[in-house]
Amino acid sequence: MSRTEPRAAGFIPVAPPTLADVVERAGVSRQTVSNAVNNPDLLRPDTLERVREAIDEMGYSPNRAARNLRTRSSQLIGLRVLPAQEGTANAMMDRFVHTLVDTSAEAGYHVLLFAGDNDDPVGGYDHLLRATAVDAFVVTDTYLGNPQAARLTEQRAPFVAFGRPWDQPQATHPWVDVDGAAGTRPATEHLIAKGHTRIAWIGWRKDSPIGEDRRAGWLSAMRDAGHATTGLASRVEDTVQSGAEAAAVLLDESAPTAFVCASDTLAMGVLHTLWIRQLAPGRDIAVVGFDDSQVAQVFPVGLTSVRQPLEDVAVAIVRALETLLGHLPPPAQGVLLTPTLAIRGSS
Amino acid sequence: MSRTEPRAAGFIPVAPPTLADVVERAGVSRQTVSNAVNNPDLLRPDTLERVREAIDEMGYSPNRAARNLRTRSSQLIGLRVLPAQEGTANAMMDRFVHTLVDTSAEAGYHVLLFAGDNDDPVGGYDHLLRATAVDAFVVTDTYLGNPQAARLTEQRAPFVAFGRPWDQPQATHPWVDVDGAAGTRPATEHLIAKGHTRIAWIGWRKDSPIGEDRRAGWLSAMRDAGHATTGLASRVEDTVQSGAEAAAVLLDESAPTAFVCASDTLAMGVLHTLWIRQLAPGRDIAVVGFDDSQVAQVFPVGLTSVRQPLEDVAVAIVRALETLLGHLPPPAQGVLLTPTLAIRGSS
DNA sequence: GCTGGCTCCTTGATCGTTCCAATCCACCAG
DNA sequence: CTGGTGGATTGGAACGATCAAGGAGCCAGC
Repeated sequence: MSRTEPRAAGFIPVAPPTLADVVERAGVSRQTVSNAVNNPDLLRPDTLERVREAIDEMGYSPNRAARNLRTRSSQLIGLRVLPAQEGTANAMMDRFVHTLVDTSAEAGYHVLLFAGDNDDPVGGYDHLLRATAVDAFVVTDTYLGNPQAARLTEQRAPFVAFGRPWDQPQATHPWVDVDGAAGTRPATEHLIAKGHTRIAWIGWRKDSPIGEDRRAGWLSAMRDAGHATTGLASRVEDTVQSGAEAAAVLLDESAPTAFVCASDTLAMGVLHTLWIRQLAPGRDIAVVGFDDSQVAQVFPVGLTSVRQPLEDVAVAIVRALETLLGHLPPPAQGVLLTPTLAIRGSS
Repeated sequence: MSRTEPRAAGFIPVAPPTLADVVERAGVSRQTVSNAVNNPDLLRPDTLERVREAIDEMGYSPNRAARNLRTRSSQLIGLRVLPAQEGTANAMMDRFVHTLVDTSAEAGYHVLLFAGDNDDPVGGYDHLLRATAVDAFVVTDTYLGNPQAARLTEQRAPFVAFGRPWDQPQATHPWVDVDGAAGTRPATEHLIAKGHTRIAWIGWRKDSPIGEDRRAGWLSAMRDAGHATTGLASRVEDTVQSGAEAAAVLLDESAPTAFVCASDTLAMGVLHTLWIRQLAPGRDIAVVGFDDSQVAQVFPVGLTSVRQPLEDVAVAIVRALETLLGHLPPPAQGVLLTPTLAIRGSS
């Protein structure tokens, strides 16, 4: 009832010109106007010119709903957003989303955000899919145990994951990921080159494959350099508090001169402990974080951090989506990108 | 050509059930199924039950494109995203977007992101509008001088602005904003209560109405307390570097014991200068930022910061959109919300 | 018994576009 | 002059839903 009464709301919607309007103005048929927009090659140059003029003069854009209905595609990519985390430094989704939007736009897609919560990982996907409201999904939260990937595969829904299917080696869906070990290894080597030998690791719980991946880079760099690692590794929750406590314990028991952390959040914890103990980051103790968050960038002396190539990730994801949706030849199954190291005052 | 060849891509899309399928199964007419979804009150309870069963069994969701075409509405809200800013602490859009997505979902809308750049402030809006790809816009970057608002009003496009129309007092569009002065005033009073009398202000250039608004809160609190302000205010660019330089100058020339800043980015600059001068934030010098960014939250001792009620802003915006789109009675023209103060170690 | 009004459900028309197959036209070889 | 050819253009049909009317069926009332 009330849904159909926009006039009551005080603003009068202006109906945009339709294809029929252009038809009348240009003096050609529907299909010709349609072709002028979608297959210009089919028209004779002078006809094309005439139609295009009419289109420009009237400011015509094809009605999305009508086009979507006919072509059975929405030119939309679904992205589920999780509740914002407070008290952490993980604002990297921001950077990712920006590039994703830009790149998708170039490929003719828009990004549709939908709500999701941790309790119901597959919620939202089904509905959008059955309503053909989106053409494909970008799945970003695969680290949670990843029921979405299996579910979406089962439903034959096109999607690309940001993150490897760690616990499902048989998975066949396309994915893009960042090589964590290839980030922490140069970070550790960077510290070794600065003369450090006792370099500690603060990472995540053992059941986090991403955490173990990042840890592996530290471990291999240390081993290759012939430095001991016993008593220098700690695995905790991803909070500032945990990082601070882990750093305190490590400093007391193993006297490291440098820390490599699985996240900027943990690194901030280390910096907190250094602050309390009157130790200067960069001079007394070196610290390296992971994610190159805004926190790392604006921290007084600057926090050296492993920077994920999120822009490249977004581009790779859109490429994969395009192949998946049939615009381009064969899809690559997995893409693994290498992070870089942003060196700042803390190391 | 290639657009219509999804089979070539290796995945076979499964066509979701349509209304016609449900019709067949439930043994009722199209309109009855439609009513079961949109106007359940019109059906007799037993009929409704039967139709609903069929819908559930088949997993039917109305095709979005078809519905959009017929109802001339997309149930989408457009939000333009700007290129991510590096080196600042302003990741507050994250929090805002999350709540916006959640609240919109409750109102039956999804959020569509589209790309935009600073050079072409109205780009993207026109196209989406004419294609009826979105029902309304949320305009967030009104501080840039705000040509969008005027343009959208002119085009009779429904939209709600996050931010007052500072430079267009005659504007009639609905908006939601946060009272900057009502944030910096208690922040300053908080410092005064702690015994500070020489409290400096570091804000933005004079041509930024938002900056002047926030400055006004500091100024009024200082005046009401009878404290001098001459030589205690500085106006600079919104970068860490500028904040650091301004703090250095102020410390040398006016010896303030506390700083109130127009942003967390500037506050981080102050902290940088304190670091260099071996001054302890919170003990030697108090610092208050603005935005309650993740940076403020994870900074070692914690940065006291004015927190914008972004969740409330998002909710208010969705409310305004609903009234605008005719679901509810008369729209409120402007809504002004009051920020809170997140007190941490730096003050 | 017929009418009027109510509830509940059904049928034709429509939204604006693209797909499909047919038609038109100019040109050329036989 | 006829028939074939291929490029350019056209009209009918369809995508899947909602809108706007148009029937059944039932009960009360004169």
